[in-house]
Amino acid sequence: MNYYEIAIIGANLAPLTYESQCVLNEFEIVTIKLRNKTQNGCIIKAVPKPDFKTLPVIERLNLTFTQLQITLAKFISYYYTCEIGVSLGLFEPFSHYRKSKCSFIKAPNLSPLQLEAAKFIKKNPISLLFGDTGSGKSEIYISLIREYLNLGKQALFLMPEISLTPQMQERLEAYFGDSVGVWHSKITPKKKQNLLSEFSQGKIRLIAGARSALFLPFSDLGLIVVDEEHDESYKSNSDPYYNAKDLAIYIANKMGIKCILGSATPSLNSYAKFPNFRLKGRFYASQKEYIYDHSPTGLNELILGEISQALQAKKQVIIFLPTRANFKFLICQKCGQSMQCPYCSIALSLHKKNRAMRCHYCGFACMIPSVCAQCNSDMLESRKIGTSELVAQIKEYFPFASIAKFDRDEITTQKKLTTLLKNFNEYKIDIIVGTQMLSKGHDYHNVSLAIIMGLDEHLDYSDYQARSKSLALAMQVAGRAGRANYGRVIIQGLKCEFFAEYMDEFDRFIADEMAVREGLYPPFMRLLRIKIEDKDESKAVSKMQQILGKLKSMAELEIVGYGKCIIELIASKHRYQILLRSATHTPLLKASKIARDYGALPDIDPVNFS
DNA sequence: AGCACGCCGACT
DNA sequence: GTCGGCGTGCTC
Repeated sequence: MNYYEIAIIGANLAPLTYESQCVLNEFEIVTIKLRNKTQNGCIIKAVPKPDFKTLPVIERLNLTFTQLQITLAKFISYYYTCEIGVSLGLFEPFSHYRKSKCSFIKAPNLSPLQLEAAKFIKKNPISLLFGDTGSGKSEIYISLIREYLNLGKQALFLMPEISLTPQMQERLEAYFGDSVGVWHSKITPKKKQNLLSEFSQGKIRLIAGARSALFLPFSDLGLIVVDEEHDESYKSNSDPYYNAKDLAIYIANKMGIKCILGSATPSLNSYAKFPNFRLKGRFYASQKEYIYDHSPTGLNELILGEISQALQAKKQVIIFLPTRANFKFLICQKCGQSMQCPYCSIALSLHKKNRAMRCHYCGFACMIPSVCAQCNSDMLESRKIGTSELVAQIKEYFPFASIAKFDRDEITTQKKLTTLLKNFNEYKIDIIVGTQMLSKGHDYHNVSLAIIMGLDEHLDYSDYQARSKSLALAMQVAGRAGRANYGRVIIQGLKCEFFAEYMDEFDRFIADEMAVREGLYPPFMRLLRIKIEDKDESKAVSKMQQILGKLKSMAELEIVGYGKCIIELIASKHRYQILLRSATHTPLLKASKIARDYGALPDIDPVNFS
């Protein structure tokens, strides 16, 4: 009889020992019984006969994980301190792969500077392509992808949110046709099956996808492109809190895969760690003028005047506002209380559309009250304008303009997204009002005016990346204007001086920000955030205290702070946290494991501090 | 005493 | 993650 340690795929369990008549291969996938239920398991290693009774392996599936997948899964389990069963659960297993070859004739024409960039990328195993919006990064990616595909290799093109960027997909398909497969976690089961089958047949050899595309069964991966590498969406928002960009870098290093990180507003981390090629200037010759409007969020004479001029010139306008609904607050003018979610420490947003107050965290909804729940006063006032209200207000001023809203409430399906983009590019829409969605890589050809509102609050977030995120966001939105030959950008806010200082000067921002972060934050120091959540507040507090007790004596570990999270309550769970800092990873790994022992959630290299 | 519920630890 | 054992507390 043979004995094997088997990781139960998807289970938060250490590998368990089973017996088998046959000799099994490392990493092959089998079915076993756990608590009398059939589950998939992955053979980790052969072990001697244990001193407890073992159950037999039920069936050998004709599936395995690839070397790359195993390497990554082990790294995730090590670096993010989760069980191997959990990290393996992220991956799509491998059935077989037929290597296919076909050459792609069509290649983009590169400018001398683009050629130089491509040469630089070829020379360095991992490099940062620091290229302004519109400077032609895509052609460089495509040119390199083509080279790898023509060598018979597979390529992976990672994007923050593929579903939001149909244009990039179209572009890749224009060059690589049916060899492109689009992957994200919300793909329908049918499409997923088709893609996996074509992928294993070698028909699909370029995957364009969101962070989870890294977990597909690549067997001959030659190139990974991480587009918009500064984007936070590469970071998982549930345990394990992996960062697909960092995983791409790790696997590229480990397995000799070429890796390109691309951004117009790169992360300080990538800038510090990798050689970069600076691609300046715009591919489309255009002028841009910045107007800084030092006033609170909302429409005013300046903005209305600019919109009016743009519309008269038959140009289009985009307006960025990072707030959904009509208003973010409903405040009682008598007692000052804003209406709160009963399950979260979050103000309820006012949605006029279905006459509801809604919590954007847990989904709780109720009717719009007519009196204050605290003091019964009827002097309720809406505060902090959102996209819906802004659309309504603009309609009042420009009744003949066609105005569209572009946010999570409005764009609920892929179809709605493509329809909106199509209508906008066909000039059926004059003005788009939207949230972050708007800043993603869409090409708007006729936009002459971009208005950026409501970023003051972003700058205030107690987050070491508040400045870089805000500036990157503003630059991304600004980059959407002026693919037409002339663009105006209005940045509104009481802190617009910050943007005035750095807009279109990201190089200088990086230099200044490095000085701010030195000795405190990445790329100089590493962070670990431990989250403690419990429905019983006293339990959360005591767990936090116990963890702190264990951490206090640890060497080379600084306890930056601890206490309630900024959002104290979400979905009836009380939230506490500990923030730790270290120059090296090892102390943070130890701390992370201690957190796990108490059922807390360790978030290594956190990007979110709420 | 009998049963529902929720907590917590074990799962090979 | 999820199942089941066990303690608590409510009801008959």
